[in-house]
Amino acid sequence: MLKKKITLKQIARELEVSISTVSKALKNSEEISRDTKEKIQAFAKLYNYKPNNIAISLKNKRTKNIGVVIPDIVHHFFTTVVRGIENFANKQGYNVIVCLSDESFDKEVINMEMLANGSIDGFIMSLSAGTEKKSDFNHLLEVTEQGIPLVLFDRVTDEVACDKVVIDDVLGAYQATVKLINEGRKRIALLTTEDFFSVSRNRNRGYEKALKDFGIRHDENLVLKLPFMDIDEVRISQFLNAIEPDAILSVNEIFGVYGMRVVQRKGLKVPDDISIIGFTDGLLAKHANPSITSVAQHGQLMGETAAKMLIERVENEMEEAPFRTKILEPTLIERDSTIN
Amino acid sequence: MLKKKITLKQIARELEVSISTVSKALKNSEEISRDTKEKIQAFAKLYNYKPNNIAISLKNKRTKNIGVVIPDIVHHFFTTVVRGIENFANKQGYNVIVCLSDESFDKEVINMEMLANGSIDGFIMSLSAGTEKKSDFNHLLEVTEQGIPLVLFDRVTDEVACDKVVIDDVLGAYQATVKLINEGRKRIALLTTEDFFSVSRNRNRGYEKALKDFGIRHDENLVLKLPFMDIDEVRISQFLNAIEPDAILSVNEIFGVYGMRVVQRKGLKVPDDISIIGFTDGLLAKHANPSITSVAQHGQLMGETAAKMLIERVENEMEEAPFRTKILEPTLIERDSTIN
DNA sequence: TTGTACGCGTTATCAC
DNA sequence: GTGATAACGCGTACAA
Repeated sequence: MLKKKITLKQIARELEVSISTVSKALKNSEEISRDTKEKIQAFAKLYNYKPNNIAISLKNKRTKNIGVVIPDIVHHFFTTVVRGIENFANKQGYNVIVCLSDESFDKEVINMEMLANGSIDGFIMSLSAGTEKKSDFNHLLEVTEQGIPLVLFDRVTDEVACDKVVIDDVLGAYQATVKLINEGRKRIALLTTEDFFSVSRNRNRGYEKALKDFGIRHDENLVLKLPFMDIDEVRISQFLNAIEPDAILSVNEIFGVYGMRVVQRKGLKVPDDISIIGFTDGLLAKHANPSITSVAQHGQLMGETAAKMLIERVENEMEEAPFRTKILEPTLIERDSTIN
Repeated sequence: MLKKKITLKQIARELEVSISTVSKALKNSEEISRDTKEKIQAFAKLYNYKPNNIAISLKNKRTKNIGVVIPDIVHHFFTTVVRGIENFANKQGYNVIVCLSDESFDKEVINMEMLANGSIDGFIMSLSAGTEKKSDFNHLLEVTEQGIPLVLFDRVTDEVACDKVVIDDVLGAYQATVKLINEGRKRIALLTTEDFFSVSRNRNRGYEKALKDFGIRHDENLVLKLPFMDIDEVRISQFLNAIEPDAILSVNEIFGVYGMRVVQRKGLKVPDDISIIGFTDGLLAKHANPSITSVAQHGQLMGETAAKMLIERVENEMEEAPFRTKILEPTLIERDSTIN
């Protein structure tokens, strides 16, 4: 009962015409007579003929596939970006091949090499922690040197010339910090990660800038730099107990949630006694109790933008055009962990 | 400065040998002399030759791509499944093309058609809400009739003969309900969705079976069937206020979280006054306050299992082999929303 | 109006 | 040992 896909050749044989006649007839070419066209088209429809994507890719040197390499997919932010990419790309007839680097430099390299051998027309990616730490971008350079378009988002680097999409992390942290300062907070703790992350560096800068602009001394003791993504509740707890802040700014969602839990256990009221703001407007912040004021990174928009930039490059052969960096504006979503 | 990928033909021309000699040399064929092999291999290495995936796909009629069609990716469960698929598939040298049906029947059909024209070796998918509601599976049947392997997971249907991976939803709900009964709960509310979801139907059955087995009358008033995924806080609130349950079982994570919030607002203590268990062991359950006891669906394992089943079919031409349905055991993760 | 021939990049078979 | 040829499926310039 197996109805394998039919090919041009088979149609040609059945109908006793040449392959090219079939090909032309199916494209409704003027060259072919009404009769033959109708006959061929009817037959093709009957057998549900569809051109083979692979053959077309080989011929056109275009796969209509986009390679997306991200550190992790069990992560709300990346997930929304993927959705944005998928959304836009699909409308343009592109498929999305997702590869996970798992925050590992090696996996990132392997994945890119797999895809770079003809499987995709271009890359959209966000650097793995391993890559940022190692600061080795040769795999990216190789790809761009081969003429494969590349768009970096969120976790980017200056060392690779390509299109980029980021949010203004400095501004996001600045606005969040200002919000806390305007509430009258003086001891604003910063929960952040080690410095090798470009985004954390920028968020730290925004925090410092706000303090400076408002004449608040920047106290290094109020800053906790945690090892990457490792939720060390004990350290957060000790830190917060030691410094007794009246506000917490967290560079991600999870540190913020844990921070809030720690201070709540101490009996502090949020936001009466202490305010909390976190980056990444995800589910946790939204559904925490109280819900947490967050800096939205607009992942979906970022994904759509990246896909748009990439497809433009792919389709317009704009190898000459200068590289662009789109900077998206963060938005402070005010919820119940700060005072309105 | 563009270093385009080099092809066999170009190497052949440079080295003034034939294409087939190059091909054989690079495969270390015994036919070729040491000298030529070394020369060719050195040259290929220098220019970083890698075979073109598309050409190989065309020749082998194998793409080494797996198509994954899921309703939504901003959803912890699906996300973990994708990770599991990716994980296993990558190790076997497969790439994963992710398409989102967005819970829509039409998009599901379009996506499958796109991929079915040669882009992938097989499908892994979970039915969209639209498809379950419409109960139209022709697009799946077409694919299987073409001989393209298909593995369904989680949201499956009996109407399509193919490999499947599910968790034992009946058992999961049964165990959760028993847990609540053993705590002494009598009025166990069930927050569920409309019946067209296969998983919800099964979970409802498990709930009813437990009640029956333990001699508790099944009171329809304790069951709230909410329209699909639509978080109607007001309805949940009215419902819970009206029936005053001493326990809540929710078929997903989000209803559970909202349910907990509602009863907490009423001043009830969780788990002293009321216990809560939800399906899907996601971030929300884990980080809620108190953390919510959950039925883990083992998404990652499900993804790995599905990928394994699919790749077996693809590689072993086991068109004859009977279809299998793997049933995974759910696990009750006990947390602080129930009494230990 | 229809068909032939070639090319996309690779591999496998067979001839020399 | 090496190379020519055909094949995978399609599209198209060119020939008939």
